[in-house]
Amino acid sequence: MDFSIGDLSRRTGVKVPTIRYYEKEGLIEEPIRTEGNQRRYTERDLERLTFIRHGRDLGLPMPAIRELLDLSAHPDAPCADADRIASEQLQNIRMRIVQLQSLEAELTRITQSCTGTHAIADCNVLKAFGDHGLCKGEH
Amino acid sequence: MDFSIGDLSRRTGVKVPTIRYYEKEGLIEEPIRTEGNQRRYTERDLERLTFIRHGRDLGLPMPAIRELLDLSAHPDAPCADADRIASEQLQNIRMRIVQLQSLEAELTRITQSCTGTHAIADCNVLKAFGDHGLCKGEH
DNA sequence: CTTGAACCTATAGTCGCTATAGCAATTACA
DNA sequence: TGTAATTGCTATAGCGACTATAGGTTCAAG
Repeated sequence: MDFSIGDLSRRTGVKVPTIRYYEKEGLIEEPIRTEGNQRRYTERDLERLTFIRHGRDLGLPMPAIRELLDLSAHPDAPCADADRIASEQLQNIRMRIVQLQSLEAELTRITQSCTGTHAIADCNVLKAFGDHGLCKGEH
Repeated sequence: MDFSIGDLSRRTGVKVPTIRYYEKEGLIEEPIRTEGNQRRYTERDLERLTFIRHGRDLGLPMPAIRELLDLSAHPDAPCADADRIASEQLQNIRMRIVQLQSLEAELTRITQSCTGTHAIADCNVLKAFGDHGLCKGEH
């Protein structure tokens, strides 16, 4: 029915001390405790923590995750707020996708021109990172 | 001919304290000093720091950058290792793109079904990341 | 009922920076 | 050449997001 912090950790891939840290930070609810003061979690907690884990893996900043959690936590709230949050986050996500795609293109180009048989001296991987021309003109 | 830490900072986009931090960590060489004990850098230092900067921008983890710097210090070694590092990174990025797109789809759905006047019925934000199948199989 | 694994709190440490304080060197301009 | 403003120096502290450790308690399998 419910499960321990160790079970939750195994099922989400989030380490035990990190789960306790998230609780302290208010990212997840304080769960019920056993007689002996140990935490016991539900499927709801599992879902929430899985979301946090995946969001972090994807490189979402912590505040974005907080907002998205808030959004999903109030499905009956007036829609205007939720809509604004969703829209803002949507913009972030799309920007992130575009960035990652340009990076993907760059790395693809680099690895394709590298057969693995020549010497480092002529390696495009290293040259690519040294070349300002490949920047998006930010500096 | 040579230039100050501030110049180096401006030309690479790496902040001054970060440059000193990299030096302490052995990521860049200790440069020569003026009579008055100020650091003076060369084009070689600029190149190396630019490389580090771009690697970080591309989301490479610090150990990967160290590895690449080591590789480039041995220009006669085969290129395969550098290629491997880039390929690993590429896989990672492709996975991230797929997952972000699933969240994008969900957020789009939310904002579209929302006119601002009613409540959000079935919010699937949490479920957007619910699919463990897309993970690297680590958990 | 025992014993070992898993849990508890509290605190300190890690990484990759970033900020601050207090002082010295350099540079620009009058 | 004098003198401010700017930039540099070291050392130390702080931050975010964890991660590890110590010292003790509870749980559950045999």
